[in-house]
Amino acid sequence: MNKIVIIGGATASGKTSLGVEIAKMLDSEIISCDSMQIYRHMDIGTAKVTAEESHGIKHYMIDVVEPNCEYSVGEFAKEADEKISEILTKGKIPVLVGGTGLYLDAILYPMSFGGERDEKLRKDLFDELEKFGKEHMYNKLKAIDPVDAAKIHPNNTKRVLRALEIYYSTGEIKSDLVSKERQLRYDPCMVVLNPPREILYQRINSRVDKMFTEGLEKEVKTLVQNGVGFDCQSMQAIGYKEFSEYFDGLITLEQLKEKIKQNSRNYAKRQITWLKKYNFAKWFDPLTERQSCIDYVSDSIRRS
RNA sequence: GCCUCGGUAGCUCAGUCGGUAGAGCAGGGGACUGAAAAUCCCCGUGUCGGUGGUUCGAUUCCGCCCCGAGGCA
Repeated sequence: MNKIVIIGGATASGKTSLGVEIAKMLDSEIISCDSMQIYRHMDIGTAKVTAEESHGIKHYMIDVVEPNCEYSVGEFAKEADEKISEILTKGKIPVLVGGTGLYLDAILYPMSFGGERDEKLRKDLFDELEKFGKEHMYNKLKAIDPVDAAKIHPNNTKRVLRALEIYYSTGEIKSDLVSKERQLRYDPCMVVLNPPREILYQRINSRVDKMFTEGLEKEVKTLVQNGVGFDCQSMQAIGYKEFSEYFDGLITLEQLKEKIKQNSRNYAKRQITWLKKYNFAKWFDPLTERQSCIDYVSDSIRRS
């Protein structure tokens, strides 16, 4: 099984700089696993690596689509995997850096169901939800796939609808597909950067301030001027969606900043929760254990 | 100085016609298989500003004091 290095961690935990350092050490390249850095022209708010920060290290899966495009894990899994193969072919060890848990999963484990995106099916299901309510949709799923329904809260309509979508588009039920054994597709050397919570939150706050200094407002304005509406998937990103109210004059600049900081902090907590499930990962405090983290990766690569 | 309105969870506030109190937000924990920076679930004891009094019993009623906001001088 091929070895890969994974650097996980919440937003503002220091993944980018450590990733570059490790890729340099391994003379390798980086695959970004981030659902928002996928979009072009969204640089400041998604904290993409700058040319300066990258030190010439190649980054893949950044700027792959226009911000008014739909994108999904499925596409990510496919493209990222091609890049990983390419890097492996060069005899190098791919370095994955990212904070989107689902995207990490999509590389680490096989995706259980394929199929093309079906806008009509999705719309029909949504219309049905509007008309009959979430209880109705949940009961429907319960009848089709009781095992999966038991794992989803009735309020979580997004999940309920997706499970139904899988059934209607493939004829198979989600619990059957998922229950197949989940086997790792690579041999991961994974580290998670985890600064003390207080410090992480401080770093997030000051990073948001920095984004504004660097011209976040202008970046968002330009997107909107170029026809990227707030209904776009890309504009769900923290640091972008909050501008809607600001542009409408409903909140002040100060309130906007606070909102972005708040949402970022909440998001960081969810990221940490997700990362806890990778029991093969080794956790480090980037402030006090940065070197041991690098040594850990280096040792683990040398041994294999 | 006088009058009025406030002082309840980290914050904003609700409430108790007297039987020691509850929401939102924050915070913490968790879930997650094609929208995932999304979506969803669980967790609320705090001298009810202080102090006397009335009462079996006061955060709730009364007196005084302290603090804040507004009004009159």
